[in-house]
Amino acid sequence: MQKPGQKKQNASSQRRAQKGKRHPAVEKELTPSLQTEPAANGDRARIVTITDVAQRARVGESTVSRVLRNQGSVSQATRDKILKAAAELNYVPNRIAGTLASMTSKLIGIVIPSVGNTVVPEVLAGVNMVLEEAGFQPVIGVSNYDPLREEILIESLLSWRPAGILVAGLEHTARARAMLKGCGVRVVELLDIDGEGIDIVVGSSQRMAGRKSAEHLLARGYRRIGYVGHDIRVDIRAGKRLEGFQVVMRENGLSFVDQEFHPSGGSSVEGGRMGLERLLKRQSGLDAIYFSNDDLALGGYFYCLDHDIAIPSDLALFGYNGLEITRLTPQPLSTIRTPRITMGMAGANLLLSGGPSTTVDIGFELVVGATT
Amino acid sequence: MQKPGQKKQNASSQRRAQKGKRHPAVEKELTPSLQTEPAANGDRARIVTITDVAQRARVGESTVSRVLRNQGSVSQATRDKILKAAAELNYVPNRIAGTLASMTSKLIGIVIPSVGNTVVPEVLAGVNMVLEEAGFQPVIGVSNYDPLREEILIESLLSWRPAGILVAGLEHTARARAMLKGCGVRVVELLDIDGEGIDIVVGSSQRMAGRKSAEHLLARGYRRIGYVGHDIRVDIRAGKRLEGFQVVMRENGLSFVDQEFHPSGGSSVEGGRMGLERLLKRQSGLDAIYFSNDDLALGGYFYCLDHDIAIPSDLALFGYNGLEITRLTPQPLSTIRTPRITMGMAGANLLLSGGPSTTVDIGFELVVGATT
DNA sequence: CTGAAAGCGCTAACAG
DNA sequence: CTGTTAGCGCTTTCAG
Repeated sequence: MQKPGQKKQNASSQRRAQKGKRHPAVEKELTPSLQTEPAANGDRARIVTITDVAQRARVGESTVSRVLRNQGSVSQATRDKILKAAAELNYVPNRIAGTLASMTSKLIGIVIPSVGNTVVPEVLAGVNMVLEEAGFQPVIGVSNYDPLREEILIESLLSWRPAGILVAGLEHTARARAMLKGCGVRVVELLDIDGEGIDIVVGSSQRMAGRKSAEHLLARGYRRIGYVGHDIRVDIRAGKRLEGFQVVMRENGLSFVDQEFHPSGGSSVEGGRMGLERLLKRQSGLDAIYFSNDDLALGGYFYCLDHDIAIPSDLALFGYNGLEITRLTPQPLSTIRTPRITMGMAGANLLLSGGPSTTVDIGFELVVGATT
Repeated sequence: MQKPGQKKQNASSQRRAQKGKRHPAVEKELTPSLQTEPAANGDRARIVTITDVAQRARVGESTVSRVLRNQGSVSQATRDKILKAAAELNYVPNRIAGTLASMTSKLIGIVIPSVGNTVVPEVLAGVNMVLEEAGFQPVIGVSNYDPLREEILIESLLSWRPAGILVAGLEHTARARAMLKGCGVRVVELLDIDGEGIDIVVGSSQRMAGRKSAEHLLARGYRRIGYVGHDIRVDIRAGKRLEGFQVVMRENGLSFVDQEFHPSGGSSVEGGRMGLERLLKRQSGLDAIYFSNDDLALGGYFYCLDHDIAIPSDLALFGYNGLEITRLTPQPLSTIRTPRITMGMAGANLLLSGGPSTTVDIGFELVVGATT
């Protein structure tokens, strides 16, 4: 005796009667005896589906879908009716279902090496601006500079069938590269351009940064130069910068007086501070230090302030990144500034643009501070 | 004449013949005439599904599913066969489909206010450790401290049907609160505990932090205290700290000599530097400054270094957060350190634990540096 | 231990 | 402009 489409009937039971009988246990809804699952918070509210909205508005599901996605033409009256019903029911679309049905995802996978200093967050901020604008949502994994971890993350992210994926750097395991190549979605490699990319590459030349740093120091007359860095086997890009720096040194018949590699882990600022201390205890007569990045350089700078080492007359300092803070210290640090926000935005834009594979050299700027 | 299940047949066409005929256009695969969609990178490789694996291994789909999820009992022989087939086919499971079918997600929504200084990344690192361990993936949105933006993000994240959601702070729009309450998943509010939570709250008391800061400065004999902060209407937690600080001042018959609110936007370090400069130009005789956080305090510290203001004899400085860098400056900053990694981990753990709603005061530690 | 079949909630033809 | 219908790829009964 159930007239179909009658008015105030319980949407839930109606729907169940009409469709699935797969979870017969759900019938126990009103006699909660053996509810194993902890009821979490609040009531065990059944989730509102597009079918519920369609029934409430007395229209077809596809019409609801059209209205909700603002696509296809629907009469204003119908539209209003549907919107009203959706609002009353407090409907939240299920994008999982939508993605599966349309086979087009609004998810973007992102693998970052760490959340250490501010450079990664800044790049992410740039990426996110663009993604958000276009209605995409980032799914993030942190590799901790571990290629195997990165590989696993890539696989994991790919299983969400993202519309694209962003990774850091150009060095990946063979399997990771293969997966990125074969996954059928756009991939962007950020930060570095020294090497062979997979699809889209946006970054700046690490080797060139190293070169320019060396040229700057040499041009200023520094000759007895030391290096303070962290583990370059872990941070490959720092290694490339070091390489570029050394090439120029060699071209000028020079080499580092001494080098200090701080084991990774712990604060980089502290690493720079301790690294410089150790270096200075070992070597005298150094006139400049090249740091693997600004964090380390900042640590070195603080050490100098602390020990009345005059900068740059006693010792010159040079970093990498151009972190905001390095231009606010009493003496702004000499460093190389990379446009991180811009880089993130460019990467995301290219990812979404659908253009051909490219490599974009986003460049850098050598900032002459007061420490050289 | 097609024997079903023959050996080296093209999996793609076989499958298509057997199932869907919804996208007839796909038949044009071999005659790419009007392919509108840009072919992106590489070949238009058809995506391998569980059906392909099942056919290759000559077993049912459900058995493949069991093996891949390591659930239910399957004979070793069958298991091997399936694993081999999956590897050969380079199968990557489609978690979108899996999530829809099982109605249980491995996604966790996270709304962060910004990626500004390092505190958010550190909390995220803690959260991520726990999530990763348990096979969950974070989906992230950035609200830029805008409640409306947060509301939209929450809705958007909820549409991915996450297993849980983490947000910053306790202040949300009414609709955001309603959505979080009614969405049926666990929600964690991080950072602050001063207020009414929705489900799980993990953080430390901002007001108490302000109180303790004031008590510390007063105990050290400072009386002519100024405040340098950013926009407290935007950063509600900073506002609560200020409030707590002022209560203690009032209890002691005091009040700020002067306050300087730096408009948000731009670097906080710079804000602190400029804010202090302006304050000192306006007021003389100040003996201590309370900063809204360490970034600002660091800027103030640099200003003092730059202008030969002796710390703490001429002026004392106090911050908030206990950023790593503040203990590495020549004079470590006096501040309040919050256990951010721990907080993130605790939040994520509670989210996944399935326990009852709670509020966890993660506490803080007043660090007496050399600036007070 | 294994397979067949029925959906998860939504989108996309295709008719009306 | 609108409704019907057939899946998207996977998981989950429910029988063997």
